[in-house]
Amino acid sequence: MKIATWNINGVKARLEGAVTWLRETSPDVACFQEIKSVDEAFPAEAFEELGYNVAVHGQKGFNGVAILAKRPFDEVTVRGLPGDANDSHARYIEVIVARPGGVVRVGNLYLPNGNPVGTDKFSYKLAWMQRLRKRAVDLLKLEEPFVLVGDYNVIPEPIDAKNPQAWTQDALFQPETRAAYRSLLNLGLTDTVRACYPGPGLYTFWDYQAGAWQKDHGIRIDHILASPQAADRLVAAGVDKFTRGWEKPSDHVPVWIELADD
DNA sequence: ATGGTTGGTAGCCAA
Repeated sequence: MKIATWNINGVKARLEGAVTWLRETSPDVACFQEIKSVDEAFPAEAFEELGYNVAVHGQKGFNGVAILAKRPFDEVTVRGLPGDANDSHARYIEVIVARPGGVVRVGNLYLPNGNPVGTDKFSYKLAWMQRLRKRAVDLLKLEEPFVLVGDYNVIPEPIDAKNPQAWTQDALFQPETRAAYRSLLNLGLTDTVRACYPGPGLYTFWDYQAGAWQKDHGIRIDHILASPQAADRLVAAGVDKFTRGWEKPSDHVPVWIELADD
């Protein structure tokens, strides 16, 4: 079973690219972030025509997440990250999807960017990461296969940036940000791409500005974290770098894993 | 090199 995540940076702007990517790579589950669309305007029909069931948690103008799954899911377990009733940002959706021999729970997240450091935006990012940790703690108690996928807006280690010194003032690479991400891993979650590719040079984001793509000035900030029961079934992981070279690309590229059937 | 580009929106804001 193939599970993929992609920050598409606007579903209206990326519909053609998203459909092409789905046709070419046919993931069983595809998680999108930054759809920048309200639920009613999300082009679900275009994805249903490809055989996907669709769940959306959107909002006007920015943020927004969606899950597409070829296999059925009974219901959307969670819309919006639990833990703060006053948080109006559409950044989390979670479903339980059928899997050969069982189920897998998929949490799709768009973690706050947090820039500039020292503002309420950075405080919001760190608080959001604490709430995500709480969600992971609750899910781990179930001792079931689950994955937390999406745009984490976290550069975990210096090897996850072409030029780490260029990010030292950025919210994505602050010590507090990296520590919060590490605390997620230390609960017992596996960074699946890191597990399959321990070395440097693998990136998921290249800024539109300053020729970042042409210079390979990339960072790895889109991640798939797996529970022990999911990590036990991990057979492959990868990054679909080729989409960044397309016409009208997203600044992020897809990340995926393959889980063995039971 | 304190720049540069894109998407959604109609506020320039968010990234």
